[in-house]
Amino acid sequence: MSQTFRHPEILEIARTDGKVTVEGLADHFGVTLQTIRRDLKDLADAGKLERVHGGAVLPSGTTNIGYEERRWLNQEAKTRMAGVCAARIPNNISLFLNIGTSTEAVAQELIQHKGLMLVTNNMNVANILVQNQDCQIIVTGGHLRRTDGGLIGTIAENSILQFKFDLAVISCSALDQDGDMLDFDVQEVSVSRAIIRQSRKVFLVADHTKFSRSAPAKIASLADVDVLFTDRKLSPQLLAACRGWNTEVVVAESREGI
Amino acid sequence: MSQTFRHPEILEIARTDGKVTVEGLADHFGVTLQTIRRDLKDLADAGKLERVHGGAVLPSGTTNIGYEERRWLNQEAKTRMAGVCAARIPNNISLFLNIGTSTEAVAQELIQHKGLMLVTNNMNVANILVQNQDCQIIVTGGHLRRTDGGLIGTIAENSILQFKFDLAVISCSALDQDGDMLDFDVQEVSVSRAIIRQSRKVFLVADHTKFSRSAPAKIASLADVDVLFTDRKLSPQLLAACRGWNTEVVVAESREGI
DNA sequence: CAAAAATCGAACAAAACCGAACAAAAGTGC
DNA sequence: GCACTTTTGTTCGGTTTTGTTCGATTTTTG
Repeated sequence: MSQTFRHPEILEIARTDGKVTVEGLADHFGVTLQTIRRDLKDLADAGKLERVHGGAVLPSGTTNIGYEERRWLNQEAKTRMAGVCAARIPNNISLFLNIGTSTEAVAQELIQHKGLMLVTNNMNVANILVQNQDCQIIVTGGHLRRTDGGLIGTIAENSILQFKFDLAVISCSALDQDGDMLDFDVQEVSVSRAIIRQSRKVFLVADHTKFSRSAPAKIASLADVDVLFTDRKLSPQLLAACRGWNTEVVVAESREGI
Repeated sequence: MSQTFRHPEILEIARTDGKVTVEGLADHFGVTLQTIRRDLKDLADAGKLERVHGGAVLPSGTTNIGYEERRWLNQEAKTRMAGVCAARIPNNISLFLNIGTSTEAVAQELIQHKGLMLVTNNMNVANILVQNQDCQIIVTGGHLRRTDGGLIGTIAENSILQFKFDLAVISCSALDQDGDMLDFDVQEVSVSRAIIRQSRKVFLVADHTKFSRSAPAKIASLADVDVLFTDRKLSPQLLAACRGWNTEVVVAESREGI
């Protein structure tokens, strides 16, 4: 019966009931009031709950999160990568986040960041970071792709060219053994290239499933990326290549029992 | 400035009922009248409610009315107007929908339309019409305004200037007796002007509450509008003026018992 | 217009709740 | 099994919230 056990369940209860009480939770888990207080403090510090006298409630402005949150449930790998990546993103910078569920996971982890000037061509990212009050959000224009909420095409590309970013966090559909980033949609490729061109620093977030896939259009090479965040060890030859390109590789490994 | 379980729920009740009473809340929560008074004082100090004798109401200073609250205000009338308006929108055209709860209601009624090429600077409209598979959606860029999902600023304005629309459906914050369309936000005004300039035909959707409000910035005159959709009869002088401007007025009257 | 009723806010005591500190228990790695 | 870290339980002083009373103010009623 450890902390990590209770936290997800507390959030679950908070989401269904809208609130939780210290006493109710202590009774439910069979632990002391003080233990629950510690749990709630942790969750409040992480921004997941808002502490009130006698318990906690969902953070204000968080009513429709249930669905979006569920989207990340059981996606430990992505959340873990996103967490590590977000920890490397400083406050008070101009930041681009592009299309992809991995970047959306990063957005989720950026809710507590301060002073971000965020530009995105991903409607979901914009919707997620609306929760972060201290974050200016700019949406690029573009054709809306229904499947993933991405904004693409020349409209998107042109509006990106009007900016210069301190950092871009991007993802891709596939990543081959030569270290090339690939995508399915040619329209998205030119958008991604524009992003890389306009950014002083580039983070790529790609979980291991990308390595076993292929896609027709080449975006760029890992040589153009500053840091690669992934969830499993790279093959020795790719790792060596990254070293040659001066591309840092960060592996967010899964812990044992998970 | 404390935080309690009751605050979110009080706001919830206030939003659905439009008002709350001290006694009703005390009964609902099983606490003393004085406790509720303290709660209402806190919420009033925070600007969330407006205190009145015996209870509290939603702040009617117009600017303070939150988006979510406004969304459900006068909803029946809005849906009715939207239905009448949507019936006048043909299939297979290029269409612009701007910011505003009324235009969102129109978007809701356009889900069955065919062959639309929709451009919008309203994230909510885009999210709604994702349901319409036979509709190409283009989102203008811009600064995201958290309060209502609007995209504004020069980025939005410039991207609008790249299009030409068969029809624009717009709304405004207020409408005075001279037939001038007004808005609170100057940034939004220039966007609205750009829309009117780029459109072959303009529909304005404005319920009767707009007539009893005022706002600082002038968008344009009803003379620039082709059809005005509203929910109550206009004053005789304004109606006469509209006739002079060749502006058609469509009143979606409420049925009896409402 | 004035009296009656209801509502309000201030003050104070009681109750509930909080966090800190330290000890006990449960895991962890060797 | 043994040192070590992490988590939980217990106690206690301090803080926040709540209930109660009471005089002042507002609204309603006659």
